Amino acid sequence: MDSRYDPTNESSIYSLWQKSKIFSPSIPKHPKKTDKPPFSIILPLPNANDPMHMGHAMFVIEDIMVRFHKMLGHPVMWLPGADHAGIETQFVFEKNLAKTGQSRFDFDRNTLYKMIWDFVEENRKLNQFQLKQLGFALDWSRYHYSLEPSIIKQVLSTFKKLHRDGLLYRDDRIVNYCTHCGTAFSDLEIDHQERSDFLYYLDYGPISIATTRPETIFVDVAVAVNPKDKRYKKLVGQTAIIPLTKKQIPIIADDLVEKDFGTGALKITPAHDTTDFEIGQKHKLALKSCIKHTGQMYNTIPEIDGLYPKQARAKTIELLQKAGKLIKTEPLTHTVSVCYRCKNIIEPLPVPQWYVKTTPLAKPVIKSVKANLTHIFPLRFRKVYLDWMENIRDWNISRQNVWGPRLPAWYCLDCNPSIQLNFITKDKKVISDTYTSLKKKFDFNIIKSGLQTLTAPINSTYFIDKPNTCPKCGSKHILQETDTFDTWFLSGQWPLTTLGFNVEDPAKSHPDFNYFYPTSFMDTLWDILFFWVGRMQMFGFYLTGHTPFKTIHLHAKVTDSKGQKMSKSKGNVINPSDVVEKYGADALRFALVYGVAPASDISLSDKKIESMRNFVNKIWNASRFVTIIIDKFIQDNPNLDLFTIDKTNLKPEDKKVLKELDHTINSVTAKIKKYHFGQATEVLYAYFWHYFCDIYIEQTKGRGPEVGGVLLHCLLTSLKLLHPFIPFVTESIYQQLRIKLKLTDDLIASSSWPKTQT
RNA sequence: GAGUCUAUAGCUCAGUUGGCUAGAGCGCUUCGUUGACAUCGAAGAGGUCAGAGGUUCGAGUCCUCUUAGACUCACCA
Repeated sequence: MDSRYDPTNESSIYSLWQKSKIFSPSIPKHPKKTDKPPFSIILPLPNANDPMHMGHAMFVIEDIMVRFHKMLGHPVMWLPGADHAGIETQFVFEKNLAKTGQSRFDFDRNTLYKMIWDFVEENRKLNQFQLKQLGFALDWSRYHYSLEPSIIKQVLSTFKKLHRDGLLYRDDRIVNYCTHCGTAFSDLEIDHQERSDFLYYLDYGPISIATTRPETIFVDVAVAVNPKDKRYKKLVGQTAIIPLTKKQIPIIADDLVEKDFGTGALKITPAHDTTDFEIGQKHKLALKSCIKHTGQMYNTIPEIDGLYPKQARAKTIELLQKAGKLIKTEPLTHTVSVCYRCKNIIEPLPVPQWYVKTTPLAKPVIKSVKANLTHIFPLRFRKVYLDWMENIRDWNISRQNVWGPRLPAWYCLDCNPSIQLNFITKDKKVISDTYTSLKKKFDFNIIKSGLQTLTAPINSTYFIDKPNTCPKCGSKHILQETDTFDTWFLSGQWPLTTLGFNVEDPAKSHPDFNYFYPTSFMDTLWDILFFWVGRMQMFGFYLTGHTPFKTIHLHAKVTDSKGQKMSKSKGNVINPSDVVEKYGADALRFALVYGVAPASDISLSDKKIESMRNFVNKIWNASRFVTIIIDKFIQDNPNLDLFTIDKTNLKPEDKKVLKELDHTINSVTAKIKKYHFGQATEVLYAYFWHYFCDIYIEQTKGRGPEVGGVLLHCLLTSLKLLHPFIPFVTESIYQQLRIKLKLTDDLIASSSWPKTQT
């Protein structure tokens, strides 16, 4: 053995595990009652386009659980995968595309889809390599990718089932629309930022209003006041006058208006504000937009049309000032919605979208969590989770991007001639108009092959199963919805689709599903608790009646040595692959767990990784010492029995080290079971280094062969206890001992978890 | 606006159901290298456990308030 542990052989250790197939269980044909139940985990699927970051290295917690349960004798299965990550991926792709001076509008959707597909395939393999590099005991025979046809098939079946069950609907309500990304977002995908803006007081004839968005006054449909506001009581029912256009609009009363804000009078612009939209619905006001999906203004006045909101605001204010209608301007700090992806301001726009009714889906989840049939750890997240589930809003599942499966809905253009179409001609011209106007100038096939997007008004008729000809009018001019699924609609079904659940006929589900579902454990960063974990549970109960996992375990984010979030702009990002190359995977793994409290931030630094690497090296050298000693004993005494400890012949220090070992076994086992991994590693670290090495080994120096048994026992037991945390070095040492001493277990990974002697 | 969390050694943090002289890693001081390891060993300095009050035989640990920070949720124009 070298005097240093060399982590560069880690990949050969990994292939030992893979060859042994201990992490790729086959399902017993005739299960016995005495069999231990399977322990299964679905890996939170990394984005296929993304190289790994430290967050992915946190899968180490799942790896610890898998390896621990394997050693306890359970069949274990940890299922890896990759997510196409709709918007995320398209965002990254478009950024690259922009470098070549192109944009998504230069391509029809089929071409664009193929380009993104190729882009993702290049990156997907890198991901798998990195997961292996960190030693994760994944079952690669069960790897899945979210765009596999069999997975998509089940996802579409779920869509159809939701439709059959009346849980699916289209609606025209105000959505969070990012004009930069060109798509709507769900409420969860919105960030809020505090901004310093201005509140403009405008003269609306008999009444004055205050607004932060003067550029939308052109599509105001009313002015609202609070019914309890004495100042304006007389004015309700009269008309206000929009400046610049001089259009007359009614003054109405509604509870939603705050008396104390601004002038107490609110201009109502249902198309561009959620509160206004609500008031508009109540009072049956018209919904007229002045911002296109591209972000440009229209339906205003010639000076403003075509501008973007920011410029439009400045121009409007200028015109208002000239007209003497701007009463005053005061600074205002308020929160605005921004796109979580590109950080541009979200425009609330009325766009037809597809929604899932979530209240009925949330009900069984709430029940299960409250009855503790789904455990949430740490407990404090339980309340947050329940709050969210209990106040859940309907889920907008449609996205206006290309990368992902399209919704399985088909429109007959002849039945719905007001459908808006965007397509690109062969000479690269983008055409945009309703079908009514387009059908006179263009052949249907040209539209179809160059199709970019279609927007179907809310009252359009559609078919959920693809018809060749329209059953109503016989037309062949049928197009599929161009909206794609929210990525989470697919990944929310991940535990079901990957295990082979059959939505249409559950009895025909794959045996994997029957054996491994519900899975045992789900660990993830708390930031996707609602995005992902919540949706998986809703789908799990909806489709199977059971939770997809018995335990939800949440960990925190990895920060730098100063407790700051890692980000590219700060330049404090530590790349897991770099760490592995420099210090070895075990050092990184231990650093991510050692001394970390459940769900508290994990502060990581080179210093910490280095000291963990030193620990790994200490283990290596202690093993080397024991090996040297034992070799010598065997040489002098070929019949030496190293595997039975003669308890009558022990010195006090031998008894002490064995007692401490038992103590460590109990403590580590208990702490892993309670998910206190940080403490488990501290106990191991302290025992192995500061007791076994610093004290006991020193005490044995100079003694004869009788200490061989105790030394070997303590070493082997420690290695086993350490294995779930640092699998490479422990397996590497074990393999050398196995050959030398003819140990019975082929791998430490498949050996039994230590038991106490007393 | 509502809610959650955090405040312990110079730095980053552990400290499960309250119980003996409050711990680790890094950093610092002094000494040490003849069966593994200098990626090492021994000894040591360093904390009014944010502040105030309370419960208790006993509180870093439970309760209340104050201060400072972090985060989540939310339709204030």
